[in-house]
Amino acid sequence: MKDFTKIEQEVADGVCDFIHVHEDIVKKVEKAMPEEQELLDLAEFFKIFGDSTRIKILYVLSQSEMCVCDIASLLMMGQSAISHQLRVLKQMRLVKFRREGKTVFYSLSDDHIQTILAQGMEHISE
Amino acid sequence: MKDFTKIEQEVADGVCDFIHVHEDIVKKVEKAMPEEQELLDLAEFFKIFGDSTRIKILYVLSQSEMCVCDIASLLMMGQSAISHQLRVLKQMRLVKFRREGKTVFYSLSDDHIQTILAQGMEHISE
DNA sequence: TAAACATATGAATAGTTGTTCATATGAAAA
DNA sequence: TTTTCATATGAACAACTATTCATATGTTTA
Repeated sequence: MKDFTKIEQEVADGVCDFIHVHEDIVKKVEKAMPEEQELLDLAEFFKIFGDSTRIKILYVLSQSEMCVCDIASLLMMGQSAISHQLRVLKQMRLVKFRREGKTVFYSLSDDHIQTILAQGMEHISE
Repeated sequence: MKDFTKIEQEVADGVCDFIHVHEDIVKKVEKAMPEEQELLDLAEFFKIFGDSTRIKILYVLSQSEMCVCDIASLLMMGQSAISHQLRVLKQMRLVKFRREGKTVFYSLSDDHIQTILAQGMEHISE
């Protein structure tokens, strides 16, 4: 059995050898760090846009309000898949809906969403 | 064995019964659809921001350039995990790096990234 | 040149997530 | 009230992804 020093053990654990960290930088940035939760929320927020089906749904809804079936036929996907994703978008308040008889019409909940889509599109076409 | 009509078959397949689709809306939006690839790229782009480790890395790099070890100690994560994610960020050209002896310093590749982070933060705190 | 060291990377694993299938729900029409 | 129909949803499965472990790479110092 090999005998580790403290530092060797840290390295073996995959943790950085803190002696060689740039302490000044790390301490400065540490103070500027937001709440852990804020960054987690931010990741969750972007995650919504990080799926092609959801992006497509958001895109078509940016053009017009639409029922589930319209979206499914536009994207050539099953009704169930669309419905599941609409639930996610609903929970995150990216889309809203209104009922008209048997049909449910979905639309973007505010134009902030449209801005973000546009911002992203602008970025990738550079 | 049950005998399906065409429409029953479509429904059984999970495909929407296109007779009940709102054709006017669908046709109009169909014309306004961007290339499939453009939307796929857009989703890929947002996916990068949709992971808490990557968001944290981008955040700390927005404060200062830093070596792998600095990031690992700030996020209290293993060096390997950080290095793997930096590779992703590098491939997507969100970060750049410079070598100084044995140390590699990473930084954001342009301030567009910072803008998007800020935009996202603004959005979730509403 | 050999040893030390920061970073990179391949393989394996565990956790997550999107789609499908089957079925439930709830509103309108018969 | 019964049937029809648009949408919703639980469970199962498949695909993907992040982390860890072990080790490789390439640079510097002894």
